[in-house]
Formats: sequence, structure tokens, C-alpha cells
Amino acid sequence: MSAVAADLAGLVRAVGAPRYRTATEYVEATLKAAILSGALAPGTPLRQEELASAFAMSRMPIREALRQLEAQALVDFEPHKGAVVVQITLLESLDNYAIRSALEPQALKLSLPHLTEADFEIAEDILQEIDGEGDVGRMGELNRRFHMTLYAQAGLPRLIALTEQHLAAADRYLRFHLAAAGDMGQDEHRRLLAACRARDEGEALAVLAAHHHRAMEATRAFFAARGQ
Amino acid sequence: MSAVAADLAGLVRAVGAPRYRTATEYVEATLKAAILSGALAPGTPLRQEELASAFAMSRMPIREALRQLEAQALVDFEPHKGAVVVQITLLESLDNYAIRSALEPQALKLSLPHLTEADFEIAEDILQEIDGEGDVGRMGELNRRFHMTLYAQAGLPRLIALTEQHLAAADRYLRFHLAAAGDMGQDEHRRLLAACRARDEGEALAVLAAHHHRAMEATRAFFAARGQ
DNA sequence: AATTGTTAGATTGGATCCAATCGACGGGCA
DNA sequence: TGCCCGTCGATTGGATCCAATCTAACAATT
Repeated sequence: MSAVAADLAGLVRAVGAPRYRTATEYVEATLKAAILSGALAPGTPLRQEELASAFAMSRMPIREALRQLEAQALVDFEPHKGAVVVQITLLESLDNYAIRSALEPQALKLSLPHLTEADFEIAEDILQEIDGEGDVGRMGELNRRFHMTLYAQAGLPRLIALTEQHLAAADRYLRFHLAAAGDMGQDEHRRLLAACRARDEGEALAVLAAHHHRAMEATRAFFAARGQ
Repeated sequence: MSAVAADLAGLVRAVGAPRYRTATEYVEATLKAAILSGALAPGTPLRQEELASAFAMSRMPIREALRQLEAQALVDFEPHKGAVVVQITLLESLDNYAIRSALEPQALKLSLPHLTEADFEIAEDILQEIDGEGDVGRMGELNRRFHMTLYAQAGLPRLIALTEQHLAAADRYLRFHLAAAGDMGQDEHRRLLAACRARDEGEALAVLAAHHHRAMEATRAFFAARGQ
């Protein structure tokens, strides 16, 4: 069994078989999680035949799933050569950063007026969970849930989906080069939440921008350290 | 021959057969153009068998193309029910507007320092073309090219692609309910270009925001006039 | 020795076939 | 009369098969 097949075997069990309406949906969700979590490393070639036997189905659902992942910029697809998990480069990180620091303030601005105390409590709980969490992968997911809780009331499905998509990609970058991570910016998280509670849009946006900026500088430093 | 098949026959000729590496690529590009141009009206069901015979191929490339279009939010895909050209609703318009007014200023900010006189001349030429253009569909494309010329030097491929994608979707909305259009905001276009030439970021962003705002108000008015 | 042409295996792209699901219609029953 | 349920045609989801293309190794030629 190849490395890819072995990695997937675990994920197939983790995600579980139920509640997917089609095989394609199931494959797409599983591969997406595998790529974002780092279980499938950047540059890994995704052979259709191999995935088909790992998922115990034919190549067809695999192909359709790969097409969708391509449109989400999670795999690179070259005709007659196949799919490869997208690389992590400085350019891609900068790109992602530029997109997030445009979308997230917009989402927050639109969501803020509709956030309720219930939302703030959920966000608070997530922050506490992060404090007690050791696993980096799990911390990434909690980080995402914290931010999305604050954006969720924007009420615009596509804006929210795009934001979440790019937030997830950012987590992937961070996990990849901050491996042992440690601090996710809990201090900033708390200040952001406090500003939202006070309905202080200016302050909230400023903290968010600083949060983005700090993460980006960490990324830049990482690439600089290993000689571009 | 059904209405969909007839519409497509024209488009197949218009786009031309060449320079596509796979049938899937070709179908995707053609359908995308058809949806964005309005040739395929919102709500039109896209039957795989029908498309297959219109394109003179099997259902398989059609299926893969539809999957990619789904990920780009150009068609709605329901398991066992098939694909439908996405509807145009007020919510979707607001959503698109929120995304564009976040992404475009970011793209412009990053691009502005790298724009050259050559870029400005290209933009100027496009504006002149718009003045002499009668066809609404063609005006939409020129409008898109004008904006993208100003954003192109941002140097971040994904940001640029996302921006173009949502600008194209916006053109679709405008074409749909401003049917006979007329003014695309040429006045604002000229002021935007002038501000860019003067490297006046603040002014450029202000004009761009006003441009977005005006377009959105037109959309809102449209939906209000026909009873939400 | 380097380069080019050729050939075999691996892999993807596309076609065809079968199975599963949906929607509409119509008959049975309260 | 109105509702439920089963059947049938249409349509999509998935499997299997064949064709086209790529990659790498090897042979031939300069």
C-alpha cells in the first residue's frame, strides 16, 4: 500500500461513511479535509486509480471530485498528467492573505450589527477550548470556527463561503510552516471579541487587520529563513 | 431541436472549436460564456444528454464541466436532479456586490503602484470603444476588460481571478435587469482612470466605491420596482 | 558521448453501459 | 372526494471499457 493510500485509509474512517448523498460528495469532502489538514502533503500526486481503490469505488466519482477541488484551487490539474495537491509558496500565501484581508473585514462589518449575546458566548467557548488544546490540527479548526462565528450573521452565503474557504487555506499554510505553532494570537482573539461585544466597528477592524498582518509576517519570515 | 440546443449551436460556432486541450475544457468555457452572456437564461435546466448531443460528444465531459461550473457558483447542482443555471435574486446581487466591493479596492491598491502609461493607454482605448458600442453584451465585456486592466498588475493570480469572476457575474446581473442599459458609468470610468494616472489612491478608491454603490442602487431599484 | 528517434508501460480522457433515484401519473382505499 | 401508494418513463450516478497522451528507458546515429 502506498503512502497516499495509507494516509487516506485513516481519513476514510475518520470522516465516516454516512450522510453523503453521492459518492462524489463524499470523496470531495474527504479529500478536501485531507488536503487542508495537511494529511496529504503539498505536491502529492493524486492518482485516480489509487484513490479509487482506497475509496473502494470506480474512478468516476474520483474524477468529478478532483474537478471540483481544482475549481477551489486545492489541486492543480494538468491534462493527461493528473492532479497534484497544490504547493505552498510565498506567492500563494501573499495571494491568500490579500484575499482574506479584503473579505474578512467586509464580512465582519456586515455581521457585527446582527451578532447577539448567544453568538458571543459561542465564540467565548471556542476561545477557551483553544486554550486547552494541544493538537495543532484541531487548533486550526477551532480558530476557523471562532472567526466564522463572528462573520456568520453577515447573511450573504457566498461571501461567507468564500471567506471560510480562504480561512481554511490559511490554516493550512500556518500549520505547514508554524508546525509546532503554540500561539494562534489568542490575545488578539480576545480583543477582537471584546470590540465586537462593544459594537466598536473601528476597533474590531483594526484588531482584525493587525491579526492578519502578524500572521502574514510570520509567513514571510518563514520563507525568508529558508532562502526565499 | 430544443431552445437550449439552438442557443448552444450558435455559441459553439462563435467560440470556435480550436485551442482547447480537452473536451471538458471546451465545454466549460463555452457554457461559462453562455451563462455569463445571458444566452442561457437563469433557471434553465441543463440536461446532460441534450448538451452532449449539442456538443456532439458523450455525457462525460459535460458532467465534469458542470462540476466545475458548480464550484464557480454558475450552476446549481442537485443530486439526481441535475444542473440549473443559477437564478438572479436580490440576495445574490447583494452578495456579489459585497464581495466585489471588498476585492476590487484591494486589487486596485496593489496594482496601482505597478501600472504603467502603457496600461493607461489600453484602458483609455477601451473607454473609447465603449462609447462607440451599441451592443449590451459587448459593452459588458469591455467594461470588464477596462476594470481588469487596472487590476492586472496586482501580481496575485488568485486575487485577480476571483475579482474577474465576480465582475463577470455582476455584468450578468446588470445585463439582465438593465437590459437596454445605456450608461455604464462612463463618467466614473474616466474619473477612475484619471485618479490612477495621478497615482491618487484615495480618490481612485472613492470613485470605485461610488461606482459600485451606484450599480447596486440600480439593482435594488430594479427588484423594488417588481415587488421584491 | 550526446542527442534524437522509437517503443512499451502507465495514466488520464472519453464512450458506452447498467443501476439508482426522481417525478408524474393513475388506481385503490377510506 | 381526497389522500396514499405503486408503477413507469426520464434523468442522473457509477462502473467498465477503449482510445489518446504522456513518461521514461533504450537504441541508433552523428
